[in-house]
Amino acid sequence: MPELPEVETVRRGLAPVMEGRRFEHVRLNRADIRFPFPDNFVGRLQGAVLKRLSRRAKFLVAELSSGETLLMHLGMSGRFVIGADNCPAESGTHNPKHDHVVFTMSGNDQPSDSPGRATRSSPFVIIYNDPRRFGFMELLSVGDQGRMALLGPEPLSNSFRGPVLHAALAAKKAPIKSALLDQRIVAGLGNIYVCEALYGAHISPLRLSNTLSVDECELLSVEIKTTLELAIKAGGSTLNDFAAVDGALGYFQHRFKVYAQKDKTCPDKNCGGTISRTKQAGRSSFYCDMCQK
DNA sequence: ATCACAACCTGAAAGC
DNA sequence: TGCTTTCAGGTTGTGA
Repeated sequence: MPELPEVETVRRGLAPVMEGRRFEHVRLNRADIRFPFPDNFVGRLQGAVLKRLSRRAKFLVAELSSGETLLMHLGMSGRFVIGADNCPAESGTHNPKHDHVVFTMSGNDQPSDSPGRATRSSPFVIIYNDPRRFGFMELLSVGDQGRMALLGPEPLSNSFRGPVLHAALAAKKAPIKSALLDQRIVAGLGNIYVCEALYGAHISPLRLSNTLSVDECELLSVEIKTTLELAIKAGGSTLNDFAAVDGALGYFQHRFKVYAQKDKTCPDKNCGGTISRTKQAGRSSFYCDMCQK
């Protein structure tokens, strides 16, 4: 489910309630999800304070007072739900049988003076729920990048521009669609936003990566940024079950121009084409073959 | 080395 | 109605 905008939406929901709080208790309901949990996961987490929650590509990165870093990846169906202590099952339609991790966080003793922001003076739980179990968590010591080691540039960073993308694509003869899904080329895109960005740049997903000009790469890098920024503003995309931690649904899915729009007419009034769907590297690609070349 | 594809899972939706 | 098939936002390991 989650690509960069959805992960960022989750981060923005979790950061205000988790930062500065201590892991009072951690419960694992199974030994593994996509991968086994790290050795002594519970013991290494309990007692630590979550200092800062940031994001790198599709990873949530929690800096801990212990010096370690907790990495969390939502896979396809991972989701976080906030609940009051002793009241784990709450808002939304999530099935509690897929609650794999329960963090009990310390409450905040200080009365908040910011009215718009929820205060939680007593302990509360953060539940990680993941039906398909493609998500995973890692604990990293200083200097260890774990599974983030091979990630390419952050698409919203200033350094991600046409020339950088062009250089990364120069040696690749795979279709541009596949290259943009490769997290080593650019990190954070998934199937939805690759389709949308390619449409915005008028570039066919079938084009071979090494045939893109620097100008096309510049245009593409701009489309990637604007697509992601718009989606973040919309709170991400809710296809089946994605929701922010407070249960709020994203609404960027209403703005899809091509993704899941097979047989609809191209949104460009001057084009008149029809959106097609094809399979590339096992994933559906949606595009308009009239205006994407 | 690169690339396409299967595998890892469950559940929703479509097809029969 | 119910059973079967297909598909899904990601990543990783394989085999060509």
